[in-house]
Amino acid sequence: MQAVAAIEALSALAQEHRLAVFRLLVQAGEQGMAAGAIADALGVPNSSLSFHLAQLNRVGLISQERRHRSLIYRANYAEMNALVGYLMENCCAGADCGNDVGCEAPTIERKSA
Amino acid sequence: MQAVAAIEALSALAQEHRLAVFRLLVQAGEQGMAAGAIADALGVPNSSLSFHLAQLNRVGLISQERRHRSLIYRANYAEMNALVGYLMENCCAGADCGNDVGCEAPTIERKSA
DNA sequence: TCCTTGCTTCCATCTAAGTCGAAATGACAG
DNA sequence: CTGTCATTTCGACTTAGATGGAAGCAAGGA
Repeated sequence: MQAVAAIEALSALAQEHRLAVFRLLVQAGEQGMAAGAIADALGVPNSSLSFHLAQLNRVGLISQERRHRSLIYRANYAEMNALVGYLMENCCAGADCGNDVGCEAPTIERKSA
Repeated sequence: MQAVAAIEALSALAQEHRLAVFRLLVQAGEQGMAAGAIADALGVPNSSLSFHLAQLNRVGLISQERRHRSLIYRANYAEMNALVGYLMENCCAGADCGNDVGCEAPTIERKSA
């Protein structure tokens, strides 16, 4: 993943409706959802939703497939993983920070319980 | 994490300089970096950088601490984890998708090698 | 107290993104 | 070939975010 791709992906997610769409598709899983069903679930006008779906698709966070008259959209988990990986690259300069993604700093954190 | 918080965090990261700042602080780890050092490393004017640091700080992705004359900034890994968790919430409707964050769809993906 | 250093706030300007109705496109049934 | 349904594209409008120089504020050294 490169910087511009990451910015585009983050920009795509940084919007109320697109974030809702992405999360909906994440939860829908492999089966995906048709554009109309998404618009229905979210209460967004078709033209607006189409605009947002196009953006998410352009940056690779979701994918599109025609099925009869409907367009089925699916979340692209690989792209999401790449994005998170980019954000956490060289976490703590490669120090121990054992966690998978978190790289929690050990000494600053002070658990009250 | 709630929707508005996620959108604010994503918006904060969806900008060239702020993304660079955050990644720099992720790599700097617990030791953090002073504002001046960040500006120096990224070649961004002080006033612009201060604007961006304030945004990242406001949404909780980084934290601030005064140390003598300098302000030390640190990445907030917990907030980042919360954001990723929110994005992947109820991944695949809770189906197997064994991966921690990834939730890779098994049938669509086709590894060429 | 006065000065220097480090960082932030203010301001005006410029550019980009979101919204939604109406019309166009693509796919299929009869 | 024609009608209908699902979705996208177009267009005009409105609002928000980024930029950087100059001035202001806080913290320490002399």
